[in-house]
Amino acid sequence: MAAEKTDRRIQRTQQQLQAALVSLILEKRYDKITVQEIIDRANVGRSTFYAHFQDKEDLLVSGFVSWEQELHQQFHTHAHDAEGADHLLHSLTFFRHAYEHRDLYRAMIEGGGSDVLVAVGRQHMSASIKAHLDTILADGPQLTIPLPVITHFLAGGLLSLLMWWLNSDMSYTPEQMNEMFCQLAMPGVLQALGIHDENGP
Amino acid sequence: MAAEKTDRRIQRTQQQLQAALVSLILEKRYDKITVQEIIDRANVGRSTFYAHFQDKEDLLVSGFVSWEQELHQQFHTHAHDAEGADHLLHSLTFFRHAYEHRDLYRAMIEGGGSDVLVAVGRQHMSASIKAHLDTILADGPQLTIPLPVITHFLAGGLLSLLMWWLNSDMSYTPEQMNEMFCQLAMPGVLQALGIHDENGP
Amino acid sequence: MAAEKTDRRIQRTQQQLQAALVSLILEKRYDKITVQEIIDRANVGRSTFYAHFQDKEDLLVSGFVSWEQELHQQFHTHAHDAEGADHLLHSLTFFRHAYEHRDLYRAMIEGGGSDVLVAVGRQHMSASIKAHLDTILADGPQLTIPLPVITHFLAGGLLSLLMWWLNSDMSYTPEQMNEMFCQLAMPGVLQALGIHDENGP
Amino acid sequence: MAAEKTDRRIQRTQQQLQAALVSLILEKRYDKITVQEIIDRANVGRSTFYAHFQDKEDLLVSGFVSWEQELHQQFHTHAHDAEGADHLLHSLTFFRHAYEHRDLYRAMIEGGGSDVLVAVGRQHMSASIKAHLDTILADGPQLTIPLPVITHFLAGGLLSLLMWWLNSDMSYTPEQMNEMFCQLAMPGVLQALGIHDENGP
DNA sequence: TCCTAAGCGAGACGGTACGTCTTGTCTTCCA
DNA sequence: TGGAAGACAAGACGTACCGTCTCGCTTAGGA
Repeated sequence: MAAEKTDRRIQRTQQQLQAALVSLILEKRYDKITVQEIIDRANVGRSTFYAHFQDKEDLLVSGFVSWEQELHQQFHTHAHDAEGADHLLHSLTFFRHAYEHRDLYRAMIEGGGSDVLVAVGRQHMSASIKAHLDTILADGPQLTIPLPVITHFLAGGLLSLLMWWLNSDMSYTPEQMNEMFCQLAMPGVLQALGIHDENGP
Repeated sequence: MAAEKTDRRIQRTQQQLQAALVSLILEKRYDKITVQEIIDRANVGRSTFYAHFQDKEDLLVSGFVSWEQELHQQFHTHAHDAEGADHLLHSLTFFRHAYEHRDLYRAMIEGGGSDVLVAVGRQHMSASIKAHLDTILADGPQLTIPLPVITHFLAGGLLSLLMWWLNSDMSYTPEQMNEMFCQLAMPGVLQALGIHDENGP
Repeated sequence: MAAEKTDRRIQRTQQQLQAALVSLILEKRYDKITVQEIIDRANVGRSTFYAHFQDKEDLLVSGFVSWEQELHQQFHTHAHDAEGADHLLHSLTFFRHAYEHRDLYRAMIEGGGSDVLVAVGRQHMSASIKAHLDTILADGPQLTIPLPVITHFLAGGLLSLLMWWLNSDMSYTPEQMNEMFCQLAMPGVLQALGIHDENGP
Repeated sequence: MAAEKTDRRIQRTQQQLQAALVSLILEKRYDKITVQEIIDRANVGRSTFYAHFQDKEDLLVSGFVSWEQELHQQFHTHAHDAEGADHLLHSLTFFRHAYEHRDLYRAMIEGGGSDVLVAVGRQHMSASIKAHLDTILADGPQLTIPLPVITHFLAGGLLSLLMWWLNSDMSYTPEQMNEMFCQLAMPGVLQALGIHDENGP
């Protein structure tokens, strides 16, 4: 069909733009990157850029769909790696993903583009965590603390740890980070969920 | 003395600028506020603005020193209000302060100025938390988790909760929020610190 | 061709700017005219202005090319009007042109923009005068005075007379002014050129 | 008396400012010189500057009074040096004065301060020339050309020659310049004045 | 095979805000 | 009390981006 071919051209343009943005982010602060620089590197006309994206930020978040897909896929891939408390959160996936793409993550954090990233990340994490907890809590809703409070607490703690880790020299492995995160977070969460920690005293 | 009088004039100008910025933040998104608008409202010349502050953001953070002083003072004021686990963190102070100034906090969060605020806030919280833990841990350093990890985890969780609370309808009291935060955070933290929870099972 | 269309747009913008400047000069002192006022009147963006011209003065002199072309054309148009001594200088053209555009000339003189104008005018006059003398002197170079001295003397005297005339009530006609100028200037010049005045004593 | 001392102080301040301006003019373009630079070099407060002079230009022309006095004095000093036609104009004085202070003259011309200088100079010259002609013409007013026309023509020609000379390498002596100027200007002028050139053909 | 509409590059443009610069006024202190 | 010091309001400057636009070229699917 015509649409398919057309779509292919469009897709190619969009990918060029996304790639250009990523490569620029690795070079300089995100908030110092100009639309002009992006389209220059992508070999794309100015109007073409605005035909596809509202603005620079729109282009940025557009790249997150693949990011989310990749994360989501890793969730399922490593679904059975989860051991102990982590099966509640799949937090290891975040640490692993951040480790693999640490260059980009770091660049985003110190480049000022992290607001959007953090917002999206928080959103995603909260949803992901909530989804997990939902399945677990289907049977008994004996919550002493509202669910949103728990999810936001966890997302915030996780993100904060992630950012500290990325800003440090990353001397810990993703697994170590996750282990520490779970040690810190799980006791309180399990208690709030009314779940007896089977490894408890 | 000459210096004193001069200082007084300078201080007055700076305060006018800070006040103008705050009043503008309460009206519109921070990142849509113009230097021109600020100086118009403050009845100040353009060059005067740049004589005192590098840019809009500099003016913003300059306002945080009083903010920090106010927080610090509240720490000591309410030092003995702390009960139970909270004496570790003084987290209640944050919730209370946010509640009192919820208009400004909210405006900052949704106005795009929160990056700086959050960064500064995180810094401050980490330091504050670390200070508290330091005094506690003076005797026995039996940490299973590095201190920075703990403080960043706590600061992130606290900030995240704070932001969720401010974005919601704030149907909980500061005390309730703090109670929930402590329930979620303390078990893991106490365990990490090697402290036996006296209220534990 | 694409280039032609583009050129046309650019030309139009430049003409709008030049027209705006001229109309403003007729209203207020040149040196009190703001770039902002120019672009407002020309319905042009600030950056567009600076894309075409370095600054206000650049725009001003850019208008002189058409001014020079017009002058040059009048030289040839009235080439045969010249009678007597004037055929040496074509000075009548200057007086006539100034008379036709006396509003603009006057505005420029009292508006502070005359420096540039005078400089350009002097340049042009010197060149024009020199060109005429060159053709005449092709045969015999029996000069008692260097040519540049003669041309600058003439250009200065002519310009000075022009400005006095414009600043006065212009009760003389261009022809009268030119007649007086020639009476004052020619005797000395002819002598310096080693030319016997056929109308001599 | 106190007043005297005060007056002396005031004079001293004004002279400091004038000296500072002159020394700056010799270093950089007049129109790029800042009030700040002037008062810095003169070791004078900003308000003091504005207490004495309206603005930079006012300070500049204030320096011309001594300039005029000096010129005027030279007129009388060299009154009897004048030989031949020059006794009409005393133009030699201008060339000599310009030669003596060629550094400052040149700086003014290329520095953009020449407008004022030229305007003042033209004024002065016209007056000076007119004064001379007046005495000469007291007896017979048989003018074929109005006096202002003559004076402005002469002033313009003289100034123009002066500027060309200053901009060139000044390979001619003041006397040579004056000689050429008189050769060019006098024939026409004498004729206009109805004076028979005794050295004529 | 040709044709026609969409995608596209190129870049001019209007507009907004920036941070810098200079001016002339005003206030405060010192000698 | 006059002058030095310098903070200040005012506002123009030239720069940097933005998002919109107009213009032809290319190109691929439907005629």
